[in-house]
Amino acid sequence: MALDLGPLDSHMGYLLRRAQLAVFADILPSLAEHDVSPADYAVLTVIDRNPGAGQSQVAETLGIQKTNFVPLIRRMEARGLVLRTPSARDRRSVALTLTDEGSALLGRLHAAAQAHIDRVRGHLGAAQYDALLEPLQRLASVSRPS
Amino acid sequence: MALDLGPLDSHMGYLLRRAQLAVFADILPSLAEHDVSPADYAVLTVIDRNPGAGQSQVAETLGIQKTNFVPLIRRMEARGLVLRTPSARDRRSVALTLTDEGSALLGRLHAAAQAHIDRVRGHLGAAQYDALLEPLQRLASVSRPS
DNA sequence: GTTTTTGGTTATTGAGGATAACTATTTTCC
DNA sequence: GGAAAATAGTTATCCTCAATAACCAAAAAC
Repeated sequence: MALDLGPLDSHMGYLLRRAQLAVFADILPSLAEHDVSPADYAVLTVIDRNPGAGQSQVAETLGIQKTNFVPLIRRMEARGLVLRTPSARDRRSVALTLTDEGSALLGRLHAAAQAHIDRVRGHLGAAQYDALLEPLQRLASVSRPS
Repeated sequence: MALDLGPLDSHMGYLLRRAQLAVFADILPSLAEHDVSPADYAVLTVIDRNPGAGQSQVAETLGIQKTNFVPLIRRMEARGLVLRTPSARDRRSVALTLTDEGSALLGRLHAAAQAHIDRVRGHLGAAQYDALLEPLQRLASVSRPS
C-alpha cells in the first residue's frame, strides 16, 4: 500500500513534518475539548510565566506575527481568560496577564498536556525522548542568523 | 527580549514545530527558485521512485488527502512535469510518471536539497543529525493505530 | 524639535488542509 | 448473475494560518 519514499525517508525536513503532525494529532483532541488550539495553549503558558509582558513580546517569543496575534489575544480576552491592561509607563503597549479563569483553565490544559507527553514518552521510551529535546532546540536555530 | 517559555521549552510538540519551521525556512528559497513547494518536491520524489503508481497511492503515502491532491497534480501536469495516463487494467485510476522534464527538474531539486541537508547537518553535527532520524520516524507513528 | 522607531490595529490576501456530495468503475458476496 | 459495497478520482466549498500593506499614537533618538 505505502510506496517507496526514496530519499525522503531520511530527509530531516520531511521527518520533522510527519512527526510534528503526528504529535499534534495526539494532543489536539484534548485541547479541543477546552476549545483551545496549540497556539492558544502556548500563549497562555507564556503569559503565565511572564505576567505583564506586552503583546508584541509574547507574539515574538512564540514566532507569531503581531498582526496575526491581535485576533487571537482578543478572542482570549473576550473569553475572560486574559486581561489586557494599558501599560502605565508606555501608553502604547498593553500588559497581558491571566485572569483567575485563565489560570484555572491553564491548569487543566497542563494536566491534559502531561497525559499527552506521557503517551509520547511511552511510545518512544523515556531515554530516547529526553535525548531528542536538545537537538530539536538546536535545529530551531538553523537558518536564523545566530 | 525573549520571554520565558516555561514548560514549552521541553515540550516535544512545540520543539518539533519550531524545528520544522526553521528547517523548512532553510530549504524553502531553494525550492521556490524552481517554483516548487515542499509538497511538490515530495510528490515528484515519490513518483520517481514508484513510476506508474496511482494518484491516491501517492497522495496517501505522503499524507495528502486525495481531494487536495487533485489541483496539485494537475498543476504539475500542466507544467509538463508529470504524465497522467489512464490505467489499462483499472479504468478508474490514472498512472503517474515523470516526464523527462520532470526528471530533469527533480535532479536539480535533489541537488538543492543536498546542499540544504549539508547545512543542517553542519549546524547539528553529523552524528547528532543521524541519531535523530530513527526516533523521528518512530514519532511519526504516535497516535496512529500501530 | 524633527525624525525614526516601536506597540498595536485594520483590512486583505493566499496557501493548506478538511468536508460533503457526486460519477464511474471495480470488487464482494449471496 | 446481480445487488450492494468499496475504490479512484473529481468538484465545490469552507476554515484556519500566515503574510503584506498601510495606518495611528506614543516613545526614543539625534
